[in-house]
Amino acid sequence: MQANITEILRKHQLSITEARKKILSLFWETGNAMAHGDIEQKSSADFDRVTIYRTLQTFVEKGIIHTIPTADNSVRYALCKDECAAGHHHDDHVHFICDDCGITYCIDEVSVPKVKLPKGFKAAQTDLVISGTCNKCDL
Amino acid sequence: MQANITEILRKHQLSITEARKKILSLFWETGNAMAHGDIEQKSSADFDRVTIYRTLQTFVEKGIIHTIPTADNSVRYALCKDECAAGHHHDDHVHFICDDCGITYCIDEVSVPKVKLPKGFKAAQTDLVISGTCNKCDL
DNA sequence: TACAACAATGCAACTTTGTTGCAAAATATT
DNA sequence: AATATTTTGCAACAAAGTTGCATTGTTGTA
Repeated sequence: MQANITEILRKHQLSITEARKKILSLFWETGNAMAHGDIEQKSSADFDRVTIYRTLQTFVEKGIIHTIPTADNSVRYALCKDECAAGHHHDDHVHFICDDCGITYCIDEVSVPKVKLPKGFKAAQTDLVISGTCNKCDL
Repeated sequence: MQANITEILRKHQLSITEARKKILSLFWETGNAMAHGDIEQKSSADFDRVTIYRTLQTFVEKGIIHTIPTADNSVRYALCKDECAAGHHHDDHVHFICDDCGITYCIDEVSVPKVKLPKGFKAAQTDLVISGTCNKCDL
C-alpha cells in the first residue's frame, strides 16, 4: 500500500514528500471524501495548514483528487479514478452527502445521466450531488 | 414591481424592511444567481455585512431563495419558484455555472432526472450543477 | 555518494469570510 | 400614538484562505 502511494505520486510527476504521502494515504484509509477541515484535524500535528492547502491544490491540478460541490461552503475532496488526467476530470458518478453523519460517498454504481442544455451552453463538468440519509444512519 | 416585492415579503410573513426589499430586488434585477460576495459588493454601502448574512439566511428558511452548491467555496443563491414552501424546496431544475464569466443560471427547461440509489440511501435533495461555457461566452 | 538545482515546507503576517451578543433603531400591533 | 416585537448596526471575535520569503527536503547528475 505504501508502495502504491509513492507510485501514484511518481506517476503524476510529483516529488515524494512526507506531507503528500500522508495526505494521500488518508484518502485511501477513509475511503470517503474529506473536507479541508477533516484533513487538517487528522494531520494538523504533522503539517502546517498552508501545506495542506497547497497539497490539495496540486492534487486537484494533477488529477489525483477531485472536488465535490456542497451547499454548506465546505468543498470536499475525493480520490479520482485512474482515468482522470491532469486538467480534465472524468468523475461522472453521483456523490451522496449524509445530513446525519456528514460522510460524503462516491456512488460508483450510478452514473450521471446526460443532460440536454439550451443552445450555446457547453458542459465541461457535471456534478450530481444528493443529500439525505445514508445506509448507516437509516434507522 | 416594487409592490410585487413587498407582496412577496408579506406572503412569507416577513417584516418589510429596507434591507430585505433591496436584496430581494437585486435578485429580480440580475435574474441570475448571486454569491454572498456579489450581494455585498452591490449593497455594501447600504447595509452591514451581517445584515446580508442574516437576510439571506431567513430568505432560505422561508423558501424565497435556494442555495446552489459550487466547487469553489462560494455558495450561490437564486430565487425560488412559487411552489417553494418554507422548509422544503422544490427546485428540481439544473444549474449552470459559466467558467468564463462566472454567471450562474437556473436552467428551468431541464429538470433533474431521478436517480436510483443503493439500498439504505434516502435522498432528501438532489442538485445537478453543470459547469462549462454559457451562450454569451461561447465564441 | 556528494553536489548543485530545484521544489516543497514552515512561519509570519495578512485578507477574507462567517458568527455572536447586545444596544439602538425600525417595524408591526393594538 | 404607544407599546411590543423584530431587525439592524456595531464591535469583537473566530474561522478560513492567501502570499512572500527563508529554510529544509527532494531530485537528478557527476
